[in-house]
Amino acid sequence: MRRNRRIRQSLYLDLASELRENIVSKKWKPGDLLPSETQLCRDFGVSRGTVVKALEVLHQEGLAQRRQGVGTFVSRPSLHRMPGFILGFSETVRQQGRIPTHHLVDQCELTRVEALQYGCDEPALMLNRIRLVDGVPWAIHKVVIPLGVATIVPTLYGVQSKVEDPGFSLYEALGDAGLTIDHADEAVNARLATDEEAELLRIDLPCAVMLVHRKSFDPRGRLLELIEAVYLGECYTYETRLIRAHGVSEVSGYKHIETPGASQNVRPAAS
Amino acid sequence: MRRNRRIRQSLYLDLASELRENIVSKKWKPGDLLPSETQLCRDFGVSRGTVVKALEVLHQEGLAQRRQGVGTFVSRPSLHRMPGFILGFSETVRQQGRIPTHHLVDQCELTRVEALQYGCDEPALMLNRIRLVDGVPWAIHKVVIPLGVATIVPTLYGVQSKVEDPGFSLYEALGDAGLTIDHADEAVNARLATDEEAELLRIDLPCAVMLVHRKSFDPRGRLLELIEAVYLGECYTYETRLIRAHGVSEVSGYKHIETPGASQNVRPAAS
DNA sequence: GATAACTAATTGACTAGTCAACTGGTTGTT
DNA sequence: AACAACCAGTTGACTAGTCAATTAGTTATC
Repeated sequence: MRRNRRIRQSLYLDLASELRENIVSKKWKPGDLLPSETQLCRDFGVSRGTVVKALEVLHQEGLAQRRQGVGTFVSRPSLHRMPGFILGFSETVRQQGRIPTHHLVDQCELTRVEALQYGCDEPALMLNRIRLVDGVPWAIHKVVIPLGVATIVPTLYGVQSKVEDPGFSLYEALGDAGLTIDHADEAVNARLATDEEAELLRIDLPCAVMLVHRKSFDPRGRLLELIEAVYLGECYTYETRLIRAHGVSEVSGYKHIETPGASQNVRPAAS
Repeated sequence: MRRNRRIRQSLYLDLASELRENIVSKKWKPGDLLPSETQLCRDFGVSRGTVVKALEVLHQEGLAQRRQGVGTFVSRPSLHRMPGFILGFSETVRQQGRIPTHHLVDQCELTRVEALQYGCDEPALMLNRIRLVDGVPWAIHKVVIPLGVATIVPTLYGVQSKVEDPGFSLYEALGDAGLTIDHADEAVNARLATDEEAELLRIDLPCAVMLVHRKSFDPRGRLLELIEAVYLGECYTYETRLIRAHGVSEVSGYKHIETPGASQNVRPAAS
């Protein structure tokens, strides 16, 4: 098999990319049957184990369905599924053909104790930014980055800092410094916007906002960044695919119900 | 290896369960190094490929971190992570030691055309329920179930219907009929509660609610159910773990930004 | 003391096979 | 026409091995 696409990658990822291309380019349409595993073995000159790994990648990406005794099918697309998903605000916006900018409201260093309030147990750098799409305020992002991380990202900390540059992208900066995000935990809920938020986002009250908390980790499980974001409720949709893990009913996402009482809107008991 | 736990399962799932138990029971603590693959081969009398599959299951569940050249570690827990996640409202609530009930507001059959409005292209059964936790209204659930699915679930459709029973659980009913959910797509956003919703949920306006849309599919990609849910914003937290898929920055969840204009709260342009 | 080279251990990737379970269609029988 | 048996093809699970890449620690060298 030709391995011209990536300079160096494993065979099964190469094969998965090859197959993925046929799916996203609509050469293979939803419902179509893919070549059988043994056929792919012959076509690409690899063993069956490698083919299976590639097909399992596609299955996990939601692009293919596997059925024992029958074959592997191209999945029907769902929602506004995008080919290749994204982590960051800038990338999300750019992908939709719009221009992400931001305005730095505040920047400071947190002591260990201050950072603990946000759930980070080291001294940290904090950025408070307003995110805009095509010039319109869209969200407020408070980012907390452990100093141990920030100091090894040249464009993030110190004299070379580019955080005030309107085109700055945090995930690009992290990626350029060799820091990759392995996984992230997010929690989302909704509440009314505060006066301060309404002013920053230039909206009229009352208005619903979405609160997104995120913690991102590297492959070793070290905290890379922590975000508290406030989005305009109706302009922002949070989409996820929950995938059943293995046989049992375990999925990659779940929900948590909190006790009421914090809200003045909730009546404490039924009448 | 003893295989007494499950009647019939694959070796690697058995092994994964065995290892998982050691993790969730805190016998192995976060940061601990698991036995090496070759050691597990000896301990359980299976080949290395099987051990690797089991460890990859744990990694995907977020319970273990793998590092080439070093070993496999127990992950540090994150957020309010629960041991074993859930799909349904009833299960979520019960898991937290509270009592889920519901009140059937409406029940009807939708024609194909009506169902299409919800994103289902067959005639369907629709249930409109208020969900309560310990007797307090918590959410409004509109469930749309294709008739082809509903008719093969005895407790869901026809004379044996148990949907009015306050202890009825939809996912239990589906599971009992042999219908398992393979994956689900969810979209979440926030808005202000309407007057009608405020009345049903017994809250004062203005109040923010979370809107959750879900489509659940079986392993063949057929639609099993479709939900439009309205939750009290501050009482409900939606949590997800985004996992980097394979080398590249692809994750199991993503976000979608919509064009504004629908909301009267958003000013169309910057001044 | 610092550095470089080496070593043992570990996971990552891959091969080439076996057998089992499942599916859809065909064939034969009643 | 209906039903059962069979069959070929597919994916699922598993084995037993190889070699590569990475890591942490040790040892030798300067």
